[in-house]
Amino acid sequence: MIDSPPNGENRDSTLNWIAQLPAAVEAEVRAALKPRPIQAGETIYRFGEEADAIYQVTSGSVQTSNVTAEGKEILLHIMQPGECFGEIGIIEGSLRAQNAEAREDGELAAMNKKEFNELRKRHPEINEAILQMQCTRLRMVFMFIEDSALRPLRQRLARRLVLMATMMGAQKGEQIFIKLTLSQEELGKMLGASRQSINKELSYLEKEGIVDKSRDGICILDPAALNAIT
Amino acid sequence: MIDSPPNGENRDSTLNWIAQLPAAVEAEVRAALKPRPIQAGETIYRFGEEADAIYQVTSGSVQTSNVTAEGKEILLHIMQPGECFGEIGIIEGSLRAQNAEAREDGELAAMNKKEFNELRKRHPEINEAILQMQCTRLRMVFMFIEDSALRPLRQRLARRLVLMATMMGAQKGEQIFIKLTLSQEELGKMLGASRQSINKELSYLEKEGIVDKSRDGICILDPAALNAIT
DNA sequence: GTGACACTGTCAGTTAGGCGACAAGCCCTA
DNA sequence: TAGGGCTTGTCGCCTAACTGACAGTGTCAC
Repeated sequence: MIDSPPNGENRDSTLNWIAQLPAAVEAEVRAALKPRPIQAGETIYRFGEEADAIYQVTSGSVQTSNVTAEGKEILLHIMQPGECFGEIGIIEGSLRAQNAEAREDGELAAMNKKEFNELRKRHPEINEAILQMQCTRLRMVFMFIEDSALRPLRQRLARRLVLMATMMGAQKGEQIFIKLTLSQEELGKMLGASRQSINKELSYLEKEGIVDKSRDGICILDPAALNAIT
Repeated sequence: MIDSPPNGENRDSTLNWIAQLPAAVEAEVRAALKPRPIQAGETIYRFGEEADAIYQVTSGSVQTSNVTAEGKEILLHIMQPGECFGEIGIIEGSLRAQNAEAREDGELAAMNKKEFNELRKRHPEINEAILQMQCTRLRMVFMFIEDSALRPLRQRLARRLVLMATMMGAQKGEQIFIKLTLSQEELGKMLGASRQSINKELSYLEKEGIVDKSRDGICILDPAALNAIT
């Protein structure tokens, strides 16, 4: 009855460009990656720093965010094992475009700039694979912009829940359970809303019998109704 | 006294990936591009259509936008001569991620999917150049998201004016004149705001003596003050 | 010239959502 | 097992920004 997609891994998404490579090249790339343990809350890099390495999440999870001078923060993306990040600054030979921070203890695989660039030169397939990843990213980001500029919070939240359900939900009959690793505050930062507003909208969805929120996750009781809000 | 960047061309930005190629490859790419005249208002492609060609703006200008089912629109980017677009759908082998529409009469250079993919295969430098462009795009888009999620309209508008001034402003001593090809309505669609709100904020800037708006453009009288709002 | 038309300017009414405050619940560690 | 600290639940107030409406103004076609 349960056919949950494992645990949010990205082994075969374009966001894991390494897995898209021909076996021989992939092996060479893997050989150049060095493990680096990370602790929850640890900063991996900050906006504006010199970019010196690219990363893949091996275990745990990593978030990318932007922060204004006044300290307001937007949480752009949460990366699961398999997903790669940090190439923008390297490819452009410039500075970090975002902040990256570990959300849980875990491990990264890292490759320094020099090695990465040499590998890219030797194996053009790498650029092709990264290009695919960038296209996916751009698409995601266009959706995000459209959403945040044009849709009211309720709809944005519904859409996000649907997205999370398809990516990391465990289905039980009609219902879908999403193990929540985000506080309402963080959800707010992803949707560009305050913690209180998120709480209000979640309460509304619960009152309507569409979802059931518990401490460790959200259960979507009525996926059809949720989709209707979208 | 005047050192205006010509007329908003992009001949050497990464957004013109063709110009970044080694001469021999560039020539080959150019040879494969076919001219296609465009008329103001003409749709070049629509979100969700099959992607069958890539383009470069030769003359005129082209805008990309997204529209919700309810008809709300966001104007994402306006492309000047030199700038290339339409690769995402092709590279992914899937559908258009946005709408593209001509803003003025002009001409595009177009290359069909098949030829483009063959060229990419033959010349890996092309992927490298496009990768650079995608990185620039992602950076722009991150900035955009940060802005629209975290900054009030007044600040967003000021930042946009500064951006436009650096990209296409004609400097005269202290003052910078921006030839405006955008209505306030369109500016609103770029900043995720209503026409009326844009008008209000522009009027405020004028009252403060920071800008002077005329029918065909905006003159920044006090760039320092504008920057201070940023 | 004279309409037609698109854009700008402005106002009043409404609302989504931010923010501060505080209580209550859960969890972890001493 | 008690207390500290994070998270959730809920108020009330406040304001930025949307919407609709209408008048003024410049521009173009005829």
